[in-house]
Amino acid sequence: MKVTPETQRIMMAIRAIPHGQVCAYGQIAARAGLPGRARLVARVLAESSDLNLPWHRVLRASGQIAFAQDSEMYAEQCRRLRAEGIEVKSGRVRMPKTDLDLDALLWAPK
DNA sequence: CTGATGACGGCGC
DNA sequence: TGCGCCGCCATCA
Repeated sequence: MKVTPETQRIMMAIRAIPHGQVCAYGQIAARAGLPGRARLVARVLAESSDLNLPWHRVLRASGQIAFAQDSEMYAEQCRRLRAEGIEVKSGRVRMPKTDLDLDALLWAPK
């Protein structure tokens, strides 16, 4: 895929998602300094497919898994999430009302 | 240049 | 809470 400084920051943001935590496309974009580029995040994931990215920790803002429930990718993402102790209820996970937990971890106050 | 598309979001009802 | 509609952005035919 085409690696621009933007896609770099996006991948960095995704790699920063802690084990057992999830994050929305939009949040990733925002954290990468690209507000409104949620769709760009989606493309980066789609095109980097087999990189060492925790792609399964990225979902829609609604907490819904982004794939069709009958797709293989959906099943795979489900497995991986549950493997990290995340409960997946009818295609969606409980998204934190605020992402302060994540911010706290990322901001790593010293 | 124009219109369609998609691992998306937000607002209204 | 759930849906639908519309807005956004980057590509592509």
